[in-house]
Order: sequence, then C-alpha cells, then structure tokens
Amino acid sequence: MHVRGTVAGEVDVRSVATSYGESELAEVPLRSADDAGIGESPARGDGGTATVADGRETTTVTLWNKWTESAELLEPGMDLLVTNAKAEEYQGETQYATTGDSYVVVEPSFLVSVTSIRNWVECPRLYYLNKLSGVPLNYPVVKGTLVHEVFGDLLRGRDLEESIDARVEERGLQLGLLGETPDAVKEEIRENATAIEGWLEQGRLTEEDSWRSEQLLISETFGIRGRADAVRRGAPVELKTGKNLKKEPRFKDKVQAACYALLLEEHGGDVDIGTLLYTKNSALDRNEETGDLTPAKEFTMGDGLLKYVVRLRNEIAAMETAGEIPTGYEADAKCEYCFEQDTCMVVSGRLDQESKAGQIGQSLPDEELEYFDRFYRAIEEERREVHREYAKLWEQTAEERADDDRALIDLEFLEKRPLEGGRWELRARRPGGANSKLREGDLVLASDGDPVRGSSELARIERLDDEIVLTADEPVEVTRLDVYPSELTTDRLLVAMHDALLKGDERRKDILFGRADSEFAEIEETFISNNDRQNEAVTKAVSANDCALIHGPPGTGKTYTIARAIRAMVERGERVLLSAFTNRAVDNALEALLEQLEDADALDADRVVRVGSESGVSDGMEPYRLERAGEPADRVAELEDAQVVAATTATCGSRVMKEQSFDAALVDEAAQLTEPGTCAAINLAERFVLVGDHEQLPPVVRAENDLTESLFERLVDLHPEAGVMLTHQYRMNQRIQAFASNEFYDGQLRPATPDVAARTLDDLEGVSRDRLHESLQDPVSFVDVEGDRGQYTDSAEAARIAALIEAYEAAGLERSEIGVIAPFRAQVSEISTHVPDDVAVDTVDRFQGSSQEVIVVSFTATGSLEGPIFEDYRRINVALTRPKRALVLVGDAAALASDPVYERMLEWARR
DNA sequence: ACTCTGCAGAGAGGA
Repeated sequence: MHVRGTVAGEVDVRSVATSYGESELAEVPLRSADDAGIGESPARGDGGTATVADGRETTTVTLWNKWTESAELLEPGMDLLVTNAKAEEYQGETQYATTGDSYVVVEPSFLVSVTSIRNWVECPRLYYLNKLSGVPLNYPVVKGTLVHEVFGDLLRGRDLEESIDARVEERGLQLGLLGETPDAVKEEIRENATAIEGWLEQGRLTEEDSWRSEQLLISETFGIRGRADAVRRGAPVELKTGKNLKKEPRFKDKVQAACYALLLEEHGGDVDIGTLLYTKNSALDRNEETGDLTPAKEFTMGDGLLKYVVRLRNEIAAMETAGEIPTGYEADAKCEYCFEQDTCMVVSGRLDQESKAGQIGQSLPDEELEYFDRFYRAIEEERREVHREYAKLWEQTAEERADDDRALIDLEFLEKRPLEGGRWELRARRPGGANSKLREGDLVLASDGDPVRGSSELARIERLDDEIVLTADEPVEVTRLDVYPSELTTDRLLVAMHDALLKGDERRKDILFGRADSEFAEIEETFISNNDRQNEAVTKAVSANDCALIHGPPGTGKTYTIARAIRAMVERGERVLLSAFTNRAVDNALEALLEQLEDADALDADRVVRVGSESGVSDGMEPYRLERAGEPADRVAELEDAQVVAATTATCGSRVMKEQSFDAALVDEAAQLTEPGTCAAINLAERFVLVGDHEQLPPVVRAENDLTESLFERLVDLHPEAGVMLTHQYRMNQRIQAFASNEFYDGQLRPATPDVAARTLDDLEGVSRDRLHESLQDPVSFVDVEGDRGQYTDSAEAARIAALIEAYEAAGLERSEIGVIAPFRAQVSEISTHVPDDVAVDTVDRFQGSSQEVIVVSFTATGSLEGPIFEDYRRINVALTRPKRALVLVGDAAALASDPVYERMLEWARR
C-alpha cells in the first residue's frame, strides 16, 4: 500500500534496539494531502494503493534505517510518499511503516532530471553551478552529442557513414564556432562509432535484441524524469564518449543507469542489469586486469543502489523546496580533483556562499546580493510551476487536460511511415472542433493515450489541420498529444541573471542599479525631421554610451524609430543586436529595418541575419534566417559577418548567441520582458536601448513574483536622463485616443497630424457612415447588452456582435478590416461561432501590437466586474487603442459602472 | 477566478 500525505510536524529520529540489533527510525507525523485522504495516491492499475485515513486526520509513518536520512530532510508542509508501506495498529490507531520493499519519496511532484542526480552525486555544488551558469559551447560536449545521435541512428538501422555525414552537417554552425572542420570531426566520431558498431554486431550474433533509442521517461512515483540513451530488452544502456579502463563503470555512470532502471521499473520493467558503453575503449586498450576488449561494461543493480538513488533525488527535492543553496559539504567529493573548482570558488566568493572549495575574490555589494536572492527565488518559483505542469500529466484525466487546452485527445491513429535517417512520420486525425494551445512546430508528448504510464515519445508537430502530422524517433501509435513542459526558458533566465551580475562589467551594473547616470555623446544630426520626439529618441539611442529608454504609447511609431536608430548605427559601422520577447515582434521590427535600409541603400541585406527556428520565424523573414546546418566555416561566417542580428531574447540566451558580441542591443516591446529576460539580450552588447510601453501588458509569468515588473519600467523611473517619450500617434481618430491619453498618458498622447485626428470610416473606399445606425456613427460608441450571466462567455454579447459586424459590412467595410476583442478565450471561441471566419477575433493579450480599422470589444461581464482579468487596467488600454477609425464597446453598463476606471470609460464612450 | 510566448531535448565530457 502506498501512503501519501503532508508532513504535519517535527520529525523524530532515534535509535532503538530490535531483535536484529540497533536500528534507526524516524517517526513522521503525516496529514492527508489537501483534498484526499492519506494514501490516496493516483489510482494505478496494479491496485497497490489504498486510502489509509479519511478526512484530515494525522497519523504516524515510521521510516526505518537508511530512510531516516531522507526523514532528516523533511520540513513541516513537505509532501511525502511511502511505497509498499505496512499498516500497524497502535493504541487503537492505524500507523504505517516502511517495509523492505518501500521507497520513500520527498516531494514526489518535484520532478528531478537524471542529469541533476548525476551531477549531484558527484558534488551538490556542481549541480548548482551547472544550473546557475549553464554549460558553454565546447567541443567535447558537441562531439559527445554527435556520437549519441549517431548511436541512436545505428539502433534505428541507419547506415553509419550516412548518419555521420548527416549529423555533422546538421551541427555546422556550432562546429564552425568551435573552429572545427567536418573531416576531422567525422574521423573522431567514426572512431567512437566503430566501437559501438562492433558491440552491436556481437549482440546480433547471439540473440535477437529488442532496442529502443532515446526513450523519454517520467516517473510519478519517484519524481524523476529523463531520456535514456537506449533500452535493450527493458534494460538501460548508457553511452559514454570517454574512456574507462577500470573494471567497473564510474560510480556516477552507475547512478545514471540506476535512475533509468527506476524509471523503467515504473513502466512495467523489472531489470537489474545496466550497461555502460565507453566508446573510446578499443582493442588497443586491453585492460591489464580483466583482459577486457569490449567497450561495454555490464553491472548488476542491487536494491541498495536503487534506493540510494532515490535518497539522492530526495536531497535535491528537499533542498529546492526549502530554497537552500548547497555548499559541497553534503558530499565527500574532493575539490582538488574537480574541473569546476575555480568557478566554484569564484561564485562562492562573489555571492558570499559557503562552499567546501572555499571562496576567492570580493563579495558583490549588498544590494546586488539581495537582487540575486530575489530573482533566484522568483525564477525557481517559475520552475516549480513548470514542474506542476508535469504533475498535471498524471493528476488530471485526459478529458481535464483537453478542457484546459493542454492536450488533444481521442485522436484516430492513421499511419506510421519510416523516414530517411531512421525517424518516423506519424499521422493521426483529430475529432472536429478540438482545440488546444498546440501549434505547428511545437514539441509535444505524443502518446498512445497515457503520456506517463503508456508509451510516449517526444515528437514535433509538422502539420496541424484536421489531420496531424508528427515526426518522432520511434513509431508511437499516437492517439493523444500533450503540451511538453520545458524548463528551457527558466534555465536561460537564471543563466542570464548570473551573467549580468557575475560577468557583467561594473559600469553596466552601475546603470542597472542606478549608481550612475547614463552618458551621451554629442551628436549634431537630424535623423527624423517631422517628429521631434522620434528624432530625440533616435539621437539618444545612437549617442548613448550606456543606455537609452524609449517610451512609445500605441501608434507612436516605436518600430519605425527603432529601425531608424539601427540604420544610423549601421551607418556608423556598428554591429547591432535586435531583440524582443516574441518572434512576431522581432520579425516586425526586422521588417521595418529592412525597409529603412533598402530606402537608404545603407547596407547589404546579406549582412542582416535572423537567428531562430524555422517554425518561429515568419515566412517573410525566412530568407534572412540563419541556417544551422551546412559547412561550418560558411555557417559561422554568415553569422559573424552579419552587422545586424535579430533574435528573440530566449534565443539570445542560447549557447550560439552567447558567443556573439555587439556594440548595441535594441530590445523592442521591452515592457513585456522580465528583468532576466532583458538581460539575456543586453548581456551581449556594450550599450543598450529599450523600447516599450509599461502602460500596456506586462511580462507573462506563471507565478506572482518579482518577475512581473519589467527592467524597462524600473529603469524608466531610475534613469529619467535616458528616457524619451514618443507622444504623437499615427493610428487613432482623436476621439478614440482621448480616453487612453487622459487615463494612461497624462494627456500627452496626441494625433501626429490633423489627418490622423480626423480620420473616419468615410475615408475608406466604398464606406459610408450614413449607412450605419445613428448610434454607431461616432468613432466611439457603446452598445448596452444585458448579458447572459455566463462566467467566461456571453452568448447575448456574441449575438449582438455578429449583428454589428453585419451592419459594418452593410456600410461597406471588408470583414478583414474588423477586429473583435474579448477578455476570455472561452468568449473568443463563442464569438467565433457567431461571426464569419475572416473577422479577426482574439484575446486582448494577443491583439497587443496590432491594429484594425474597426474594433469591437466584448466585455463579457454581467452585473459586476469581478475577476483578475478586469483588475489590470493596462488590458483596457491595449483593447481601446487598437482601432484606427471606429471603436464599439459592447457590455453591460451596470457592470462597467461598478469600477471607477470603467465608469469613466463608459462616460467617454457615451459622451 | 484569467491572460499566455518562448524554446529542440536532456545530457553532452574532461581526471
């Protein structure tokens, strides 16, 4: 029986005399988890789980012997799972205890990766450093990855030479940055691969092996996840590119294999053999002791090792839950043999952390230490949220996942087709109307219906229509797709923050912490002659020695201003990075820049490069996209000769981009970026320019924390000397802009020209306002609809909106000139069923950054305006500033009048 | 209570 609950008090660890001698035990007071009884862990097919106490009772679980080590880690409030526990009656109360078959798992919903455990067993500090500073681009690692890829290909039956050629080609850019030539790399891989091939041949001679490569495994019981290099007859095989002439595998390698064994056990396996393949071992390296010729070392995994691995995992989970930083004393590793010793000492010294290796150098100033602490915590909170997403894979039913738009379920599997190179193409049909946040190009968990316990594979969505096309390493009979929760972004945020504080130069930090003002060079040049503020913005951007901050309200020409500034920098011979959070914003800014450069004949378009994935980059910018595959020298030349490089901030944190440096970084939509996110871009440049509007929507974060304020917003207050606000807008009729201007911009926003101020629907060809009902003839109107009281949908509003669209069409408008904005996604789909397809209907959040001739806003609130979505007034600012010529607000007047800001909006709309 | 974009991935190795 499995016992699961929350630690309810202090844990008592002591020794007792038993018939077997002296034993250690820990008594853990356990309370049932929030809504379930103790022990009510997720139902599993084997019937091994039972409810052991009802309601919120507290009981005691006794952990024996080695498990007391995990008990010492427990703090009240942590979750605990004990598998195969036995029940005992004690003074009329049911208590529980571990048995010889038990595992004790601390915070089981915290998913620890196998790599983390492998690093941790070497030294907990190594685990921490790896997380904090990432692994830079280096040849041994790239080579290791290549050998693994070739190994996978061999298992899938691909020809060796073909595989090597293809895999080396794919990594052209990385190899180029490392200064490697394809021939030399191929030769090295061939050496490693020969060992693999020979060993595989041996296996084939003796028996029929069943293989799986690169299997993604998640364990809800042990709280571990990872990707096994290969699985042979249910047992893990780990590939190592290095050499090991000892008789035994390295301990950390054994631990790694044991992790996969645990994961496989949960998937129905029962294995006690692990294989390590040291591919640099060759016949020439005959082991003196054993006469070993083969690169493979098999070892038997005892129960003890598997339990040890779970205890290691518990150490990580407990430390992360408690928010502690490891010191290295947790392990008995010797620092003098450690490759990371210097880094470890420097980090310890700079961050004033206790460390076994000792400290070097001066500690950062207190305010920087405090900043580090705050953001470290915030980023780790985000990571916990990603872990919660994982937990939902098994905590929620397929239907709940589908309702949350996190999964596509009940797909009809159509076919699997082998692709060149050993991969597979999978096809499935989805039932009509099914919706999800999955998009083409996304990485997903493709499963046969159960992504955790069933067979699942990491796959890429190639096409997403009624028919879905996927590519994957193995042929899963896919009937369900789940969003794959990735920690990549969190990892990169942490590294960006680390780099900003520990690698950033002092002058930059003086600016970030407000200890110095930004300085500007003298420039006598007019860049934009018809808009003083834009000209001032470009001047500041170009002349800043440190930073410039451009505040651009809706329609004020932010993107044009950026493009003009970059052109000026390029003309001065500088190398410039152009970045933003979203791919769309990067592509928009890049498009504007290309127009500028073309007009000015300023730069060969060949020297503009867009870095990003094929699915992220828009079709229009695809010609500028840097291809990663190819001849190394060519790939690297294309990147390094580029005078302008455009990439999202997430990509700026990639290993390839971190090798690049720039004179200036320009970040668009900077108010939508977290501080560490912004740092990922500006870390790469000598000086930076942030462009944005903190009166529009803030960064998207999962947890409520310090990440919600952008660096842009903080610096705007800190550095008035660096700021410029654009005030002339080129989008809205004067009547439309009035409310936003007064409410959000102190009345400073004004039409750039009389034409803009006076623009109405009548200016559009074939459109006449006279054909509209009188109540819609003003540029701003309000339609009072008493809603249907639905929480997130309102069909009364939706029906009314459909009628409004017909009215606008009757007045001569094209459907594509009309946009409908609603606060909730549910209402967006409700409206979509009422209006024709070519009318753009979307959430406020997704409308940010675009505009339309006519905008209809559906407030979707009846009676009152309660709910977090209405609390952030920046959202109405975005909604109301999208139209050029006409704005229609649809909603319940009584509800809107219940909030002062919305009430003022109502007065303005009704005039 | 809601909004929701990025990322190839996790692990690759050196005494």
